[in-house]
Amino acid sequence: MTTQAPPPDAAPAHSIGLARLAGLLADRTRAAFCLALLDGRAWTAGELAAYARVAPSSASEHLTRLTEGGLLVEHRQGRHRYVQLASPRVAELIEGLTAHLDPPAERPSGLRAVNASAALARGRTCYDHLAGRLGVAVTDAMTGRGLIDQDGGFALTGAGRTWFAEALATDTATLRAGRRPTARGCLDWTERRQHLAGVAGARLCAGLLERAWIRRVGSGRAVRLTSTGAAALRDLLGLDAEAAGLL
Amino acid sequence: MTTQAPPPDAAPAHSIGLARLAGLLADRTRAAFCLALLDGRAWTAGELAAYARVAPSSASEHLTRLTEGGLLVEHRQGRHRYVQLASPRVAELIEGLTAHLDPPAERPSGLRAVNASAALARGRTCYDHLAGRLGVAVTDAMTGRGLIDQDGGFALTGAGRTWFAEALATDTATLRAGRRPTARGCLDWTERRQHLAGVAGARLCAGLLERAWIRRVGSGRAVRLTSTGAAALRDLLGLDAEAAGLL
DNA sequence: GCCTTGTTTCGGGCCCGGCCGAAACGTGCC
DNA sequence: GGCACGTTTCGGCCGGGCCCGAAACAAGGC
Repeated sequence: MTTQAPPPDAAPAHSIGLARLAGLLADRTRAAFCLALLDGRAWTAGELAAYARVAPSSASEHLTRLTEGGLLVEHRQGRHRYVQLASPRVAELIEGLTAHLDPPAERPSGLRAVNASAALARGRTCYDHLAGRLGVAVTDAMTGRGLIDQDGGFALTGAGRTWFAEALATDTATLRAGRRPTARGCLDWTERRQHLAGVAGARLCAGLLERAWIRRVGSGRAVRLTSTGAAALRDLLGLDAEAAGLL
Repeated sequence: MTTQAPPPDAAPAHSIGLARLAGLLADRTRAAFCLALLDGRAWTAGELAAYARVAPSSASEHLTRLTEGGLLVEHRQGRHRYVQLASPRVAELIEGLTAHLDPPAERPSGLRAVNASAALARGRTCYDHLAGRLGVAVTDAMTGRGLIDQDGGFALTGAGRTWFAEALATDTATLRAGRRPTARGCLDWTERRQHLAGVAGARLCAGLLERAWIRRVGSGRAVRLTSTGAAALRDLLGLDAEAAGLL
């Protein structure tokens, strides 16, 4: 007899599920796939293979595992196999894990790499919302204006809801659609600060793209604030884009 | 040339870290250890070995991997090796993963198992805060009284902060200690609903235990509401413990 | 001192799962 | 039809990791 009380069916069925889920991400190549797919777009199998530098055959097998595991959904079109993250929940799952990686240490080498990573640090999308200095600066500005409460947790305030209605012409009723939280903090791995995620974060990002206040740069996930966007953010949030290093 | 822009150092160093972190949980035995340790207490190596039904030697190796990976901390005392989760952050990490497991399906067999799992479903601790029907009911009552905002995210309101000061004699200044969020929603895997976690959740649980409003039952993580506790919750939150099936 | 008990280290066996290349399949283009 | 290209399946190789048992270490208890 031990001092502990081991339940009759000691190892719970739960542990098997947890191990299997973790196992999906417990491989360098699959992890790279998921991180790449965090940009929210659909990639083809070949693109992912090239990105992770593995043979197409290897990539194919990994993708079937990830889709069967429920992390990815696929969509065949012609001779292409497009895959993307199955849902915002999956994106949150992966974000949540990466937030627990100790050091943001990572020093790029080579001029193109430096430029690319500087652009990413300035602003980028994180699945369907904004991240990087841009995402954090907007979140901070909204917090400063009382639109977001970061003091007692992370939530959109009443004022924040009306701001969405007025500034972005959002139907506020749809801000709480389904089970997905209206607002959520997402830890930024370059800034180590929270930025706005959840339904509101997605709306904000979509709204800015729609109005061409931000624009995707290159083919990746980096985004750049446009000059009209900078003016709009100064107007709506009192955000000084230049001082925040967003230009 | 592909249509995608693969960065020169294609597979980011990040993916290695993610894979390694996930790998720590990608084993049935280690997953079982972590789930057991979610009760927040320190277990000895032997207890965990018996719990997961593996040889002590296997358990030992798993524990060194988990501690070296930063998920566990150990504390040697005499000939015992006590381990526990390294921090609330780790508990959140594991909770976050388990929240993504599809079905809560799990049907216990045997009378003792049924009793045990019924007690767990009624009320239990989840690392350092309350979960089960008890945790969800308290959270709902607090939400109904405007102490918690679950509408725009998950946050403790101003009224909630004063409630902590008055009802639990908490120093509200310490409610935002360090980087840990004041309030956080934690998805309950029996109820599939959010309950209060974060610093406030820990304070609440500690406060109730201190006042003997709840009491640990058995040696596990199950807790039971006492009769004075039921009266107190009716007083402070208007919560009808009997109607909520907490007795 | 000896014995018990909790833990660790080591060796060995086994199997899973990663990778690749070659070949087959399907689709779209010409 | 024929060709090119993206993808998948299969076989084979190989390394890593999970398990155990036996033996070696502590740390108490006597």
